[in-house]
Formats: sequence, C-alpha cells, structure tokens
Amino acid sequence: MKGSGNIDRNPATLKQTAFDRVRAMILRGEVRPGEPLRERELSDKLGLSRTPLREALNKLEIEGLVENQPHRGYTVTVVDLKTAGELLDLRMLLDAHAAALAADSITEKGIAELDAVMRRLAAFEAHEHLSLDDLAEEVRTGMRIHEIIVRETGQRFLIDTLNALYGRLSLLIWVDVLWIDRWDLTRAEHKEIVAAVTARDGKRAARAAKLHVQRSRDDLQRVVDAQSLLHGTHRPLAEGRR
Amino acid sequence: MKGSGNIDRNPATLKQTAFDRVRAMILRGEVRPGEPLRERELSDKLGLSRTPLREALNKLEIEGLVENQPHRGYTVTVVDLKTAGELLDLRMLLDAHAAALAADSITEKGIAELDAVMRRLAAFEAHEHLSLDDLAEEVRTGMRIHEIIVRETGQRFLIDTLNALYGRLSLLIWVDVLWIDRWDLTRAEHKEIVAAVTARDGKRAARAAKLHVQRSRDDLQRVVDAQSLLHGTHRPLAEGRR
DNA sequence: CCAATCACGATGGTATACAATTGTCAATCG
DNA sequence: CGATTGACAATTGTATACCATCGTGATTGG
Repeated sequence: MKGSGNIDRNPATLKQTAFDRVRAMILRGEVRPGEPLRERELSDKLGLSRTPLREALNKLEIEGLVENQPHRGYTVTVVDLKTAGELLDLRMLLDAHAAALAADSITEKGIAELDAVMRRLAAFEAHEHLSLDDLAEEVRTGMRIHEIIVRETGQRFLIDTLNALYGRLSLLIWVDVLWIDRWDLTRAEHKEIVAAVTARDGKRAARAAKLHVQRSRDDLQRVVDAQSLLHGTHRPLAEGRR
Repeated sequence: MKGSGNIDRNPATLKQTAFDRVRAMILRGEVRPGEPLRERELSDKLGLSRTPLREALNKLEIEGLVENQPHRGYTVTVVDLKTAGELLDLRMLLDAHAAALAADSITEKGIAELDAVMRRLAAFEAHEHLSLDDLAEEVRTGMRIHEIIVRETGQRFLIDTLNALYGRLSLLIWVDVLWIDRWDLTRAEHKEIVAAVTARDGKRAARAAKLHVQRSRDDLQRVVDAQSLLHGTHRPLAEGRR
C-alpha cells in the first residue's frame, strides 16, 4: 500500500518531513519531556513507515532533543534545572559572539526582517492585557529576533549549535515563567539588541545580548533557590523513568 | 546470511558500531573530505546491512562530519579555510570556558589522567628527531589533554559541542601543518594549560586555553594570506561536486 | 560534427518482514 | 503468602526487496 493518509504533496524526502514534524511536535510541547516516542505509533500518525521516522529520531538524538536507550526506545529529553543553568551560561557566551558577528555582517534583508519583527512586538506592547495565547505568540515572535541574528552571522557551525541550544532550552517548561517574570525588561533588552545590531555596533550588540541572557540566568537561579527552600533539595523537573 | 566477516564480539547494537567505525574512519583520514560514502559499499565493508549504516550516517550528518544531498548520497564534509577560521574562533571561546569550568570541578582521577598524558608528551620532547608517525602520535596525545579537560567539565552539551568542533577541525588537512609550525610553543602552551587546571585556577586556565587557540588561529590566518598571494584569491581545499 | 534527448544503470529512499531483546504477568515452589 | 522463575507480548533492531530519482552516455536529428 502507498500509505494510508498520504497527504504531503511535496515531500522533498520523507525522512526530512519526519524530522521537521517530530521536531516541531517536541518544541511545541505536543509531546512532553520524559514521554516515550513509540515508533509504530508515530509513523502511523505521520502517515509514513518506521524507516524514515527512525532516521529522523537518530538525528534528533544527536541534536539532543530525544534520548535513546537500546531496545528500550526513545524519550523526549528531560532538562533539569542544573543543566538549564549550564545551557544558559553557554548561551550567554555564544549569543554575545553571534550578536557581534551579526552586527558586522548583517544584510539589508536581515535588517528589514528585524524591523518587521519589532513592529509586530510593538503591537503586543500596545495592549494592556494579553491572553496566555497572545503571550505565547509574543514569546515565539521574540525568539525570531535571536534566530534572525544567529542566521545573519552566516557561520554554519554557530548556527547549528545555537539552534540546538535554543531547542534544548525550549524543553524547559520553566522558561515561560522566567520570561513572563519581567516581561517589560525583556522587551527593553530586545530593543537594545536590535538597535545595536542594526547600527552595526558589534561591541554594543555583544554587551546587550550578554546582559539579556544573564538576566534569564539570574531569574533561573532564583527559581532554583526557591525550589531548594521548598523541597529541601533541588529536584529534576520530571520523573526520570529508570 | 549472518554477515560474512562477523568480527565484533560485543556489538551493543550494530548502528552504534557503524556510527563509531565510520566516525573513526573519517577522523583517521581513511576517507578524505569530499569523498563519497556509498551505502552498499560501506555496509559490505563493515559486514552489516544498509539500515544500521544509514542511521549512523544520519547521526554523522547532524554532527557535521558528513553531508547529504537527497538522492545524491553522502560525502565527507569539506572544511574550507574560511570555515576553519570560524571554527577556531568558536573553539577559542569554548575552550577557555571549558578550561575554567574544569579547573573548578576536576576530579582527582582527571588530574591523574592529565599527569599521565604529560609524562607521555615529555617522552616525545626528549627525542631530537621525530618520525612523521611519531609526530602524528604526539598530536593525538596532545588532543587527549583537551578531551580530558572537556570531559571534566561534566557539562553534556558543552562536551558534545566541543567534540563536534574538534571533529570538524580534524577534517582540516592543514592543521597538521599548523601545529607542526611552532611545535615548541604548542608544548609550552599545553604545559601551562594543564598546570593551571590542576592548580584549580580557573582564570589562568581560561587565559592559557584562549592563547593556545589564538595562536593556531593566527597561524591559520598566515596560511590564508599566503594562499591569497599564491592564487590571487582563496580557494577551498577540495573540489566540491555540484 | 555538434547538440539535444532518451534510455539505462547506479544510487539512495521507503516499506515491510523477521529476529532479538526486554518487561510483565502468572504460576509454582519454598 | 511472598518470591522467583518461566513464558508471552510488546517494542525495538536488522535485513532485504522494491521504488523513485538522478547522472551518464549513446543515439539520432539538425
């Protein structure tokens, strides 16, 4: 049989669509950290066979979004608070580096894209009350800034590494909370970063990017401290099934 | 058939052995950058079927050691001089970070391992003339220092990222030349890095690591300049087949 | 003689059948 | 009654057969 629900019209290749769709499912939170990813189930759901799906899962494993134990299957990676701190430390380093590079080499097209994103963000800012969905949308839009800046560096390895980093961080349920925490500051920081990059001021861009992440990191630290107080010791976010 | 040359006694899983062996083949230079990796050919050579081999290739693609064009196959990644510069810039950043972290958290076992490596390196240093094989061996041993330091940070994402980075850099045929260039300096720098880490002096370790990579980067820059003079413009290392 | 097109061969992409491993549940023995 | 062991079911790991796509070279028409 050709596949029951053969919907895709233009599948560059099935393993690519499998990779993209599973990745999106994870990043959108449709499958939660710690949950198992059963091959048959997923391949049925996506309307393709196990082979391209497994190739996608293998790639996602290297990217760190899923973990695999031989003969036991795949699960969505669980990011604990300690790991999150490490990831944010690295992001501080690499985001600053990327911002400086982007400031030096950003194209007119990139600047236009940043302008467009900033206009969209301004629309959110104008409203008094935002629904949770609106907030989620603003968060996603805000991430676009970082994605554009990273892309504009034009450095493949850096792009791949930071995308993997962002992906891992988005597995943290907590970040939503962190970002909402001081949303006004986040908005101001985003403006400063974009201003510095579009002004092609590398030093300033690096400083702004570093501060931006540093605050997230400090916010996280407060959460960790609060957790310690509550539970006596810090605990992972989800129950890791042995 | 069970596989003609079934040598492996303890294959945790075939896709794992495929991954390890192909990776080793690439890093050891048994297949050169730009060369195609034909699936049937490789799977025959390794004595397994195409399925586990393809899963390994998919992982290596994400890691950046091989590239894949749909319907055209896999090739070993070609690292040009511009990319090499970008990689060394990142390595400067990350190695310094890793060295500082390792200095803070290195275990007694890690220190012992570093000592052992340094003793092996001292043996090389004692000799007046080294064969090319000896030199290659000394280079590999020197890399052990970085591997140990990276591992001792205990930060998974950093470890994975730097291992990928080292892998990509080892695709550069030129690095051998670079490293041989001022071998006496390299030796001194290695000593300083190890001394700083074992003394648990993070600041000093970071500084030493940064300087170490920075010199490689400067050496590379000289090569690029020389290339420009020779050819009028810089050229990639190998012919990239469209 | 050159160029465009068509057919064939090689290679990768996908599906499916089968083997191996692991976890679970039940039965039996202490 | 509890624990240990053995068989079965579920799930992943591997092999292979088949299909789609692409590059290449030959052939034919200008």
